[in-house]
Amino acid sequence: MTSGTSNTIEIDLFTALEDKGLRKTSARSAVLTRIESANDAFTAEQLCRDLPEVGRATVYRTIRHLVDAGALCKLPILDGAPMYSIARIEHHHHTICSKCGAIGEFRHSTVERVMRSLGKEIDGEIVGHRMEIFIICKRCLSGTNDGG
Amino acid sequence: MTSGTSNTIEIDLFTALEDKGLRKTSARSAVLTRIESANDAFTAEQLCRDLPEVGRATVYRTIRHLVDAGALCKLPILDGAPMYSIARIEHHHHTICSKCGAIGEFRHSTVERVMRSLGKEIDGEIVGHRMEIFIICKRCLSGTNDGG
DNA sequence: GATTTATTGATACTTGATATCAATTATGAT
DNA sequence: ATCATAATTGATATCAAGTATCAATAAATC
Repeated sequence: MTSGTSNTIEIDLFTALEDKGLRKTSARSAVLTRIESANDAFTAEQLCRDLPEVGRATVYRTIRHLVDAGALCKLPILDGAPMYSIARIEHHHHTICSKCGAIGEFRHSTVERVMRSLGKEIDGEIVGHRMEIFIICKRCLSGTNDGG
Repeated sequence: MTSGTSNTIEIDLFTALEDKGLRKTSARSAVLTRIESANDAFTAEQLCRDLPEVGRATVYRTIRHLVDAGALCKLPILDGAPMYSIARIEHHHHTICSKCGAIGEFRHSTVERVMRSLGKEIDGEIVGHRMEIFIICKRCLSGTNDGG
């Protein structure tokens, strides 16, 4: 089952669970492998659909563990279920296409600098931030994005 | 019923519905008046609780109309129901207390400047953005925030 | 291999939100 | 003001996302 080849991200995910003292089970392996293979952000329900052999509760639990461990980031979606993406080491932000909902990533050092200067203005202790850029993506702009 | 005094925001909300060709009913008036009196962001369920005389469906429908009309902005909350705040003319962002969930507002011109410079990096047309700062608010830091 | 303990997953439930539709109410015409 | 018409309401049912329960099962340790 895990006789696979790629071992860069998978180890991260497994390690994340190990570090929490969680057992390595086949159900969890299935979920992690599925997540690993994801190129884009995904919803919990998508995983459930793709992994009918794994119980819904387990899918949700595993996702929660990973978010908890910081291995996944949970992206709130305005109308609909949250999406998840693998947390890279570098802090980053997301672009969301207002037409098709496609999620992309970007990094921008100025954003981080702004955060630091905001500390003075804001009442309370800053523990994190999130920035989302709403766009119309290239595919939607060009009209190539029909049904997929 | 609308023999009130304040007419700055209320009119905006009513106008928003009028402009959509919607009738002025007492149920809607109750919802708008309640929203108008809100100093902070609120959830749909909060309105329902505060307005037991108005049906849940109507509360939700009215909120949807207002968001639709651009009079309210809908704020996705990571774990929980979205919150709504009256859309001011000025663009602003939100602080969210990670402990108690309290939502505040802030404005920062640098954020807007960053947005402009991001335009070059991002594939697609930017149509909007949202920034959220996660904080531990003063009340939670000081321990004053017990149960309220 | 037996024991202990975490994990699983079918099911029931919770919550936020929407669809249905008969009863009601606002608006426009008379 | 009254009537007719069409929008609105709200009790209820339903839906969707997600969580709690708990007996059965599978990992890890000995």
